[in-house]
Amino acid sequence: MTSRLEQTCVEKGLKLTGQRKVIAKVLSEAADHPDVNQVYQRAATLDPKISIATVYRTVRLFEEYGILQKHEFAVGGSHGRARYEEADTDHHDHLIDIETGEVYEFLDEPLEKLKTAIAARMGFELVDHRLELYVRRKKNKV
Amino acid sequence: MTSRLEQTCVEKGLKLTGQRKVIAKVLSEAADHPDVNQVYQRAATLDPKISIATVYRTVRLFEEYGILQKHEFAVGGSHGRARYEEADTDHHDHLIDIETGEVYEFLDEPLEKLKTAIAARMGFELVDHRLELYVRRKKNKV
DNA sequence: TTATGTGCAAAGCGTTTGCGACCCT
DNA sequence: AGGGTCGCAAACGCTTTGCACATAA
Repeated sequence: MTSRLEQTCVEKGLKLTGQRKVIAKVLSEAADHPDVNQVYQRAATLDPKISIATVYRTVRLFEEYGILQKHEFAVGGSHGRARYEEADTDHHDHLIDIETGEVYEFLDEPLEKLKTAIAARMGFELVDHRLELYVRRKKNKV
Repeated sequence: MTSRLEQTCVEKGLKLTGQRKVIAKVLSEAADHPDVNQVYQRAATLDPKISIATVYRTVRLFEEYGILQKHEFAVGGSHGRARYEEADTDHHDHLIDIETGEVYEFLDEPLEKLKTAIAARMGFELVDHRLELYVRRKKNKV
């Protein structure tokens, strides 16, 4: 009934409007990393009167509350639409198949340690980081 | 006289207009990672009649020819303007001071190896990648 | 009830493009 | 001479916002 994200909203003390519930549901159920337009279209099947402005406002709100994570993957040299995913407790990086646009998640501990170490070595503390691997499926033979 | 980038343009067989020479010069001399507007303003001091449309067209052209590298750093959760730098022969990653917006370059071999290894492990070949560390200058004491 | 959220349409911002004039080779 | 390039302004795609109405708490 109440989606995982809706639950998070309650915990954070957000007012729960019908639209927000719908958007929370859509994103709770998303296995991919949908952009605003996709969220809008999926939400529209549950509430045909929802407006895209509300979707923009809501994902932004959720992001500010740390409920969602925003990504700006570069698909063809250019960033196109922002994409969203539930802000997971565990950090992970992204691997993007440039031919299909599919996004895979991965976590590599040595890599994480290295990032912090590099920042420290240069006299900084790591606040955030972004690692995206743009890849192509390996061919067996050429 | 002829800037480094202008030289590269000649080698790649690009037609060298006055505007392109100016933009090549500006970017050859840039120690930072200027955005289009900054390139435009610097170019305008050398050629007051240059238009921003030409700057857009030119950086795009240069990028397509592998002469420039485009970056879309996320400064405040959002990507704002694209920034450019000379496409260096040697690859490097970026470290962005979120308080000043300054960009530093670094290269870490173990990190590079790791990126390729991760992609391979997941059955892909690495085509491109992007690693950005968003950092804050370390305080000596709080 | 009342502060907050919504829908609509218009505006904003970075970037691209159609077009006629202009310039490099 | 002639095809590529330029400047201008209009158009574009994504995102935000002003305003009047609706709604959760």
